[in-house]
Amino acid sequence: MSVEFAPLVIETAYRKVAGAIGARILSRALREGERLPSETELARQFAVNRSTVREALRELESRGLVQRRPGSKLMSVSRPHHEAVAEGVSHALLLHDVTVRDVWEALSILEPPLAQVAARARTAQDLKSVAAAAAACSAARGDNEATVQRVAEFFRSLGRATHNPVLGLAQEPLLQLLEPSLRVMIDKIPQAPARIVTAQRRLLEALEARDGEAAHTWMTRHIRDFSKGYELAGIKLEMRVTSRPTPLKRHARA
Amino acid sequence: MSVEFAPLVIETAYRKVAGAIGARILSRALREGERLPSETELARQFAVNRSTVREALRELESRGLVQRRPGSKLMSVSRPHHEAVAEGVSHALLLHDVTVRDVWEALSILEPPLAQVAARARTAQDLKSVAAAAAACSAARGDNEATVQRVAEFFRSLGRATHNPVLGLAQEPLLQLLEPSLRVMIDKIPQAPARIVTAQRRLLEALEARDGEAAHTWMTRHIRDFSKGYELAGIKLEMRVTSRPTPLKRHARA
DNA sequence: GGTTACCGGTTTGTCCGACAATCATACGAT
DNA sequence: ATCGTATGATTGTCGGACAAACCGGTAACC
Repeated sequence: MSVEFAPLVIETAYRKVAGAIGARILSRALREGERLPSETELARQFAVNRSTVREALRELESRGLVQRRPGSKLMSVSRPHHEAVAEGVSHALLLHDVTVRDVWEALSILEPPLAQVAARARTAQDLKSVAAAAAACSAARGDNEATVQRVAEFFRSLGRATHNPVLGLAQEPLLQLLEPSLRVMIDKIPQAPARIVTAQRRLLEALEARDGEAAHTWMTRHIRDFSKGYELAGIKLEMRVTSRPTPLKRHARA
Repeated sequence: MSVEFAPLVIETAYRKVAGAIGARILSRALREGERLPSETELARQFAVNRSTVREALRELESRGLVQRRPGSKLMSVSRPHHEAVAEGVSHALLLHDVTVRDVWEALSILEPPLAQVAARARTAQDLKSVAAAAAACSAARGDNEATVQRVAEFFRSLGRATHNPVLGLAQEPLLQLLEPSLRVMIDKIPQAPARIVTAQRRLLEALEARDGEAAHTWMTRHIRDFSKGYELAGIKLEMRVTSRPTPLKRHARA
């Protein structure tokens, strides 16, 4: 018999409550959009104090499992939004001293096959959406800040066109981490936006033709261009990615 | 002038507190391991009630930005652990109706280049770690549950060998989502473990020789094998990934 | 001297009760 | 039908309370 004892885990009440509600959501016993009982009612059911319930709700809220629908008081079950989840990933990576090279390397691995899949799987609707994103990016010429945003939006539309949530979500943190260095690059290199727009046009054509190979090829060049851009802009690849000054918008909606 | 008004965002106090502390952590004003003031002290500084501070802490805690070091009461700043972050991603994907095909497709995109990078970037220490993981997997023959765990561990060790946190973290949710279907496959197909062990040996050899091409090739076959395994095991690719019955271990440590 | 026991101060987890502001809804007035 | 109002439910925040656990130090004991 072992003399060693396993360190015993003491689960606090608010954690148990969060776990109980979370499990119901993940098992789909509580479906999306369904409204949770009031805090007082939950407190009654779990036989704990309302403060305890509230702490549990904060945890679920930050995991994106529950949400308050705008203009409503009761919490309702929600599927975590991509950007919110990705923000958590981005923050984690930031704190893990990710370098520009790391992000670029991941992009160069992920994006070409992603474009390839998108070319194969895209619907007519997707094509329109990607075209719109490309047009918006092209129209933002001159406004560097807008350009940065719309470059990311173009990638996102491509991600949606794959119809694979895994790919879309895998890409999102990369886009968030790319943003700061992309901003610097676009600020310093006047011809960068033109090159980006060109690449987007090629990619769009490949998508239109459902030509996966072409999409892969052009995306590869597109991403390689970024690394050239870094060089020209004097961005050291070994530099740590910095947190973007743009604060997180929460509770935002259209 | 626009007649439209933007929906005004009302930021609650606990959110502001969480934001303030979180920003300090992300900006590295608070460094890893540093201990936060007590709840009472924080309440004094922010001039809010302790309950409010606690709700804020629950949010930061669930984002992995603060943590209680075992045997200590005060919260200390921490970098979110990979597995915890990935768990959030997995849950999000689960709720977004991810199919086995989606996960497999992402694996087939990510893993071969990841193996390639690992072959190039691995250190002697990494090699030992990967070899150990492969040996452990091989030694688990017969115990299907252990095999599943160790297959994932092998991939993780490979991810660490890339020395790119982005890749390691990108892969983690895939491994978590792969687990249930892998378990079924290994249970149903007796020869699966042998094939996996073989692939791992080839990959290990490629890593040893620093042969990126070979690593890429073998990983491609390895992943393709999974899809064959699904077919043999009668796992429909369009099936939704199910949440694993194994509950999340929290607060665990060695 | 090293181990053990005890003690006071801190901090957390949880509870109770309270109140203003907001939301939902129904009802009545115009 | 639109608007204003009364009413009840719910949240956000507050104040205070207390047991349990932890921390550091001091006294007791072998």
